[in-house]
Amino acid sequence: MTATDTAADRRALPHPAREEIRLEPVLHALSDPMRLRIVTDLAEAEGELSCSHFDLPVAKSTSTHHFRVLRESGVIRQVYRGTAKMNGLRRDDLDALFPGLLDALLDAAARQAVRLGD
Amino acid sequence: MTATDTAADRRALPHPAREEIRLEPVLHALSDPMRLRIVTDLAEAEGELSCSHFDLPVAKSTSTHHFRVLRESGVIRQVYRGTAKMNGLRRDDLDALFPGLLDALLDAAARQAVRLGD
DNA sequence: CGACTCGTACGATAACCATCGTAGTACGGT
DNA sequence: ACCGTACTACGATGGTTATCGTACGAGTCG
Repeated sequence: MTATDTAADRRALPHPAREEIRLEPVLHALSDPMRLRIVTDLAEAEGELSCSHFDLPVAKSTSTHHFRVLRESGVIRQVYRGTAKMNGLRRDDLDALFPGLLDALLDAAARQAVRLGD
Repeated sequence: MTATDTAADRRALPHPAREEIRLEPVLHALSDPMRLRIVTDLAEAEGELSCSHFDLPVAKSTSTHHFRVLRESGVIRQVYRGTAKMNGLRRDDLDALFPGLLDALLDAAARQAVRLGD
């Protein structure tokens, strides 16, 4: 370890590189209501949110699972900051790979929420 | 049955109405490589294609299963025409519900195919 | 009618997945 | 050193799914 290493670096989480992101896993990740909600919240926040910010109606261990699916598919980026784990949308990578897709998906999710009266 | 009934009418298949189509099942349907391929082929054809037109590397019964998932999620419309079953993208319905989504998805699939050298 | 093509239905199977509870680790503050 | 918070790892479980093979039904053409 070098002098620039931080505690957070040593706990780094595996992410797919931009060019490793594939469409099918991304769609699969977003096809779960819980995960789609995480992503829409994240898009609305326009920044990083801690896992505990989300009040999901599932057990904590299930929540961990959903965040991992999103990370491993390349939809979000996760970093440790102290005890918190921060989550951010990989907007730049997704927009570069699939232009317009993320916006269309977020718009679709928002329209559906309106349609269903939420 | 009335005088306007045809043989095809009597073998009608259940489809979700436009307003019953939900985003999550659509994304789930498209998250399978086999089904995504069916949809991109269908979009390229700009019309209806019979099931047998697709030369999928799976058993016939598996193929039937994938077409049903696409139909029940609202992505495609299926009608019988004689012995053949024709498949068409529900472009109008999807565009009305989720503007830009289908195009973004098809573009994403095409870009990924190029990226992977297919 | 008989043969053929196209697609379905059904049962089986193996893999996957969402969920949980429990036990544990890492960090920050007292 | 100790406690509390935040999150994870693991094992279990029940539900869903992708796949197959075989047997069948519906339509077309000879």
